[in-house]
Amino acid sequence: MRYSEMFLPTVKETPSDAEVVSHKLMLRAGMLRKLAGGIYSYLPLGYRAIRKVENIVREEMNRAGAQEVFLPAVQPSELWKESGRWNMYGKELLRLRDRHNRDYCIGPTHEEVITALVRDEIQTYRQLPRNLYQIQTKFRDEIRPRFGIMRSREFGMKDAYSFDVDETGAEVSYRKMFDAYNKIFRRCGFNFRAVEADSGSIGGSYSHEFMVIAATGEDAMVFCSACKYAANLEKAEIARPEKVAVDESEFATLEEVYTPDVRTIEEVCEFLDVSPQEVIKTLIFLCDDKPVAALIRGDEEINEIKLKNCLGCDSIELATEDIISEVTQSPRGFAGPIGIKCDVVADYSLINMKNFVVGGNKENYHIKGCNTGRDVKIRDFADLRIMKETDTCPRCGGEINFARGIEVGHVFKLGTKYSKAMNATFLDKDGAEKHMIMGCYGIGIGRTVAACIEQNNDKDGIVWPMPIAPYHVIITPVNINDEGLSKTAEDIYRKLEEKGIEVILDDRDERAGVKFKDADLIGIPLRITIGARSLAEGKVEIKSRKSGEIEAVPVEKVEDLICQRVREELKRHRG
RNA sequence: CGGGGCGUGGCGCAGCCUGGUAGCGCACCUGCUUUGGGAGCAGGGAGUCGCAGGUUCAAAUCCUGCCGCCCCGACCA
Repeated sequence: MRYSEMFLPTVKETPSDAEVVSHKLMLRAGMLRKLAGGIYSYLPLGYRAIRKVENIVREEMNRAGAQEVFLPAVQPSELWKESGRWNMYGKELLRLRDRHNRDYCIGPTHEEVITALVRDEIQTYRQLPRNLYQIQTKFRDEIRPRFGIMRSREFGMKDAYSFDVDETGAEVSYRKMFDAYNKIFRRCGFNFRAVEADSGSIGGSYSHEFMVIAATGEDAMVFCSACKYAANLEKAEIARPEKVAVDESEFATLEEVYTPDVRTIEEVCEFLDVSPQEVIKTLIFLCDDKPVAALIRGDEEINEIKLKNCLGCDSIELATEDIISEVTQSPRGFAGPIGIKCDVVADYSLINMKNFVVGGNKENYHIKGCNTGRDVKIRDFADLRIMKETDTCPRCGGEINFARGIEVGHVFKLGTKYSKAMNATFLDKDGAEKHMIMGCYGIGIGRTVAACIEQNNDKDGIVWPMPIAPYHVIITPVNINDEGLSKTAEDIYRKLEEKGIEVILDDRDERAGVKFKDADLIGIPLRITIGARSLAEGKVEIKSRKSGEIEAVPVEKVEDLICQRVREELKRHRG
């Protein structure tokens, strides 16, 4: 493509509403423009990068035996009522009404549609397993879209769904997708990790997230330095500590202490001269509208996802002031487990604690000398806290590392959640009607491109890895008005295009500096610079965007060298 | 939804406090010079100052309401 004819509006100044580097660079490099909050237009350069990722995804999905379909974006509410998600999904689901007053939504995901399709078309085990996928625009009405296309409302996603006759088959399907995802993200050139994850509102039993390592990532994750354990922080398990035998004679007598206006753990510690490890925090949560008290050691934090899973509820939130006073008979700040009017669950951190301090359920009072077996009735002990740097690997006891990441892919085992709700059955070998076992597998396409930029940039702009680069090569004649330079440039351009190399010819009548800056900003991996000095010796220069290395090569060899370099790079990423 | 900030040519911003000719840089157009890391000079085009009310002789500026955007939080595959 000739630069002079391209729709490629690069800008020098960073638009003021961009926060993260990928967003800034996509705007500056003329890839992306915002239409409304969380809704973006892709310009040609951005869309080419998107298509590169899509095609890598497509190739690996096909290779893994999945077949591409294309499902509707607008979906009737009936399907969502069948699965139960019309009510469960909440405000993130963009709902609309047609002229006949029928309810629809714009698909935030496609479990309902695909399950409806498959249940009508598949009757026997002979037609299974199947894995169907699509690459399509989703809409999720995020409360707060941010970071450009990293978290937008409208976004492109590859979503795949597998259907199997039994658990063993579903395990194979899951494994195939897991392997395909590893290949996809390797080809994208990522430094990434697959981590164990919570399955969230999609539901199901088991899942992994694919995280691109980046300091700006929205997710925190942990991984073991010794074994293969890796998990999203919200999923990271903490092993149950050994219970040490207790000698009840060491139990102190309960003592109510007057603690005026002392509410937080810090205030309690200071007032009573104890450490946070000797104090219990009592947090009141509302779980599906039912109050529950969660106990945890004073220096630890509750992991709400773990609590939610432990209680098996759909929603969880910290209780409001009036709920607190209802169950504790006291204002906020003095909640304690003794005599509280709701269920009590406790984190493992309480297992070996004795003679601890708790709230008194009475304004301005705390209680010292509390012990679980004797004073408090606990429904369950469970792993409820957020992992810390001082924790060890739940599998091998090894040292745990923390990192941040961008979730670019997620694989789930869904089990029969949707096939049961929507009655997707098949007739098995033994003549019995059974529910299909499902899995679902997503990749955020736009987010993958953004993550790629997060990991590959420098002060001058984007540094594309070859497989995602919108173009492989840019040819920069230093002065387009010099006939010798422009003729050589045109010649090389034509030859490279013939060989299937994706190339930009910067034929603009601009100064060299402008062209160099733009070439760096848009991050094309290889640049061929054609200048008078080297051309006098029959040479042109090949510059690597990544290393900055410049190599002077004879004009007649440049074509072969470029083809070789491009192929090598693509092959290297394929692994 | 709570807290904070912002809306002025395409982009980045000043002007607002203290009401009175809309301004700067970049980008754009024309011409000349220049041509290996975002050139120089000269000339030029482009703005309902987010929207709607109100106060005033007079509103970008003061007041009220609304809308949009960004950040933090709650929330969330």
